[in-house]
Amino acid sequence: MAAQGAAALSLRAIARDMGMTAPALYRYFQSRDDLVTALILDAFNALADTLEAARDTQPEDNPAARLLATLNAYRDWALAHPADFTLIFGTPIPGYEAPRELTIPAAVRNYVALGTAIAGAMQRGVLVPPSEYSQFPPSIQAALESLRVDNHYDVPLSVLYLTVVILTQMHGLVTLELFGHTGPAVGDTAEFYRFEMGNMLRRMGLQMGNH
Amino acid sequence: MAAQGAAALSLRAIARDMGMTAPALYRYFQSRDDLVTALILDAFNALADTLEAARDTQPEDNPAARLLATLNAYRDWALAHPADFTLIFGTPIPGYEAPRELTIPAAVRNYVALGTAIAGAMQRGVLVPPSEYSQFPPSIQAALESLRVDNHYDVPLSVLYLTVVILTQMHGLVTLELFGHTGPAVGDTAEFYRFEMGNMLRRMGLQMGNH
DNA sequence: TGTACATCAGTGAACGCGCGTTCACTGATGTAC
DNA sequence: TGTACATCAGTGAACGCGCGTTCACTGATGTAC
Repeated sequence: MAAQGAAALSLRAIARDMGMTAPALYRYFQSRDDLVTALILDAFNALADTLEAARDTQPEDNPAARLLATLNAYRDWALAHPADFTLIFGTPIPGYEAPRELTIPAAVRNYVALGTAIAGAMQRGVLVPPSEYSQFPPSIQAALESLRVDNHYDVPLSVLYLTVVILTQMHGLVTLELFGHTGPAVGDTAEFYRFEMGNMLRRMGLQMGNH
Repeated sequence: MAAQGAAALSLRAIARDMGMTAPALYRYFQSRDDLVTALILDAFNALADTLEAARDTQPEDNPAARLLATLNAYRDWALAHPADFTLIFGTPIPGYEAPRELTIPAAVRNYVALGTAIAGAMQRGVLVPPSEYSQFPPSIQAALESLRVDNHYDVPLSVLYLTVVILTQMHGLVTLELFGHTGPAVGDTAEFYRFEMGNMLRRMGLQMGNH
């Protein structure tokens, strides 16, 4: 039920993709917007599943490897599922408003997937973030607190904040690459990602001893 | 000639916006794709103009302020011109292929606008980047070298690399915010941007004394 | 086992709409004498 | 100054297309007796 291939998001195109006729979809979705919502939820969940699986590929006693595996999986998934990535992180669909009560929990799963890896690394003393990450502005603190409570995600606020920051930086590299802006500049985008994610984690206080 | 407002990029919509009828545009552009190309070039150039202007608002002897002004201008411009930002950095338009020989120089102007601020800060010893930014992978070095040569942008490779990295991180924050992903998490997106850009520059080796 | 009927996934035709594009045209402005 | 003509920015009608959506339908599958 994933709209693979490029993009061209349209009810008719999706029906075609599935070997059906457009009206047939109305047996399963009330409208195009309902279809879109379902696809968005699927995409968020598929990404979260992928991140979790990649993270858990690595043993608990190697938290740096778990972190790196999670970051790499993000890019790999985006490149492998450009339509899904675009659907959730690309230009908003004009006239479509996502139902937040459904999309936010699905999106939060991705924060949790990465946050778990970060928390593990911090607990084992492999990740020692700079001091600014325990003293960030109160307005942000409040928002993260309610995010944590609303989603029953029991984790220190500093971990949550660090998660958002790392996700954001990682996302910058991936969107720019997927939408064709990184290639012309740095050439080897895979190497650039690998190298910069390493740099970022090191700047964030990751100790990289045992590889 | 800017398609303000939300998005809904279509030749007819643009004509409507300009108080004209759709066929009238064919006197100025051969096809919709030509129109789109012109809008993309305008957007890249407008952004570059904005970055340069913001940077040059600050005196040469305060390179940290020049850097921060440039970074802030990027976000401000994106929020003020969401349609233009989306046009150049959002989901690629299906079926449209931008003519690189035109778009790349326009895009490079933005690298140069930021790169100039970075180079200035480094020359004055206010920005002392970590060692990994003078020793990055050879495949990337080669691509940056040809970017530098093709665009007659005479600057050390390490400055160019640092520019790409900072642009990428900055872009991650801005796209996620503009497309609605940051707000639900951190609440105060303006404060988040301000705080994180400061953190990033400090991690990159910026000395912030005279604020 | 065989007939009668209900269920329901999916079809095909049709609708109104906005799109990109073409084409013959209108009508204002500028130039020639 | 006045008439005749050329130029050219913009119009309005029309085209074929893909879209989301509706509706009456078909035909396979399952249940009742």
